[in-house]
Amino acid sequence: MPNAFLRKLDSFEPLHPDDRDWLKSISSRTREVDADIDLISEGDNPENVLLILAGFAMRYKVTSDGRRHIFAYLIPGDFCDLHVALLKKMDHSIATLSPCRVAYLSPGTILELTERRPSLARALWMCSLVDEATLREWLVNLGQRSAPHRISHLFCELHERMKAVGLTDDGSFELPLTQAELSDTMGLSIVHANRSLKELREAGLVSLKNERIVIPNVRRLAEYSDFDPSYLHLRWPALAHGSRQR
Amino acid sequence: MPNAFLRKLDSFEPLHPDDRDWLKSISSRTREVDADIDLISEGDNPENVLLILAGFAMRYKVTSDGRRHIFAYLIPGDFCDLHVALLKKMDHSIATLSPCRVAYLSPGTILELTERRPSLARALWMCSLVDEATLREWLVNLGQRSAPHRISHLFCELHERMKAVGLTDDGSFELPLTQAELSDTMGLSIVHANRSLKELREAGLVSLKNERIVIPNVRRLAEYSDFDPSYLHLRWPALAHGSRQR
DNA sequence: CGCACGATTGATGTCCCTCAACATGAGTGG
DNA sequence: CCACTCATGTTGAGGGACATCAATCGTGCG
Repeated sequence: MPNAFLRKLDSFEPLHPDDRDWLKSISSRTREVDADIDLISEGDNPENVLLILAGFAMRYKVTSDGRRHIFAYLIPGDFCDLHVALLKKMDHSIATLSPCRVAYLSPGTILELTERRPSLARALWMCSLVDEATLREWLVNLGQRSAPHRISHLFCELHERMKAVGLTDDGSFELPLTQAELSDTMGLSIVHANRSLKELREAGLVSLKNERIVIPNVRRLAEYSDFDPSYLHLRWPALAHGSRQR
Repeated sequence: MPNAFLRKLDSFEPLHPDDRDWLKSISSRTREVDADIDLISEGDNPENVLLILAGFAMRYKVTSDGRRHIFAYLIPGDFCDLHVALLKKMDHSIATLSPCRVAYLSPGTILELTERRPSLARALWMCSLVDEATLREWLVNLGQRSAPHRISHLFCELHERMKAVGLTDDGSFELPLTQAELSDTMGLSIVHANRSLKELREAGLVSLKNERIVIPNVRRLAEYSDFDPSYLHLRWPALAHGSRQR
């Protein structure tokens, strides 16, 4: 696989060949991790910066009454904790959802990067800006949309992001999520998530089977979801763009 | 006022005296802006980086069906769009909620800063990390908590942040929000936000009058809200810390 | 005064939750 | 090969949280 990470950075802005080479050279120390393993836990003071090379992971937090909330999905090419290098302590946890290949970068590598490769540093900063924009969009999603629209909006986003790293197959991609995870993401009960999925399925908008999602008509789903990919700041969004007004 | 911005950065990590002086020197170009004015609109390509020196502002977005969602409040010392300097287009809008004093920094200033003042640059990066952590916490808030708890959690956060910049008076501070704004923040209807406020008021937890909030017992409200300030990454949180388990 | 805006309250409906039962499929051990 | 378990998905019934519609009330302001 030609490195989803390179592909992702490239999809923001073309990378310098020098930077490409340098990036390839550093992805040395990698590890295979099983599904359902915490990569980083809340309260940790992480020593490495982690990069997902393959597989699916999530950021989450557990409230004091035991409710879990998932607020990000990490797909190949995503950093786990670029941002937290600066902070003393993780304020949330990260766990794998499927078996993953993970690169462990030393803080020194990141430091070197920020000092000697300004254009790359910009690209990385860009990554965290997009993460932030994504959080904002998720907030809108939770605050303003009904369950089925919420869920389908998530699917649109994941499709767009998976496509940017070359992991879609014509509206279909791996999605190793249980309905429990989906509901903890959407602030819904499992039961209601299930019923909403059923509604989407019966409307012919999405079907979900064997850890794989199929979207027969991506554009139709995007319209249904009021999905406008501009917050992802990709150079080539799969969708021209939604119908959001000013 | 001894510059809320300095105070904020200081509350993450003590500032270098040199950096303090430099910071004071740049807050030259400021402007007074009325309430309810868009500082930046979605789609803009902003030319300046804005810093709130006094007053209250918000980030928001409007969905295609006309629903507004607010996903951040900006208080003195907060950057509006540090982050978006890199992006081509704003993916959301920023508007004042009260009359504000705003500093306009040229992108050049920021560039100079990131190149010549690494420790300051770290402090600024820190600001965006905290913004991001705050978004995550808001997501948990919307996804997992009931209306009254949601609202009181917001109040706890604002109290903590206002305190960090010296704008609280013993559990009380300016809060120029209408119930409409509150409900657009919380993903609630105005009516329900009103009833939830009533509940909080009758429980003696908070009262809200004349654009000012009074929290008789901050610790009690924090317990009620399951509020743990650690996501704000302040050096001296007003609250020792909540009861969040691992 | 009369107007606009925000806050408040009542009545009614709906979205979503909880509890509970049952179905399905993968894995395990006999 | 079958009984068993466990995790996940699915469906029904009833209740609660929250939405919507509508009316009223206070207050600052031209």
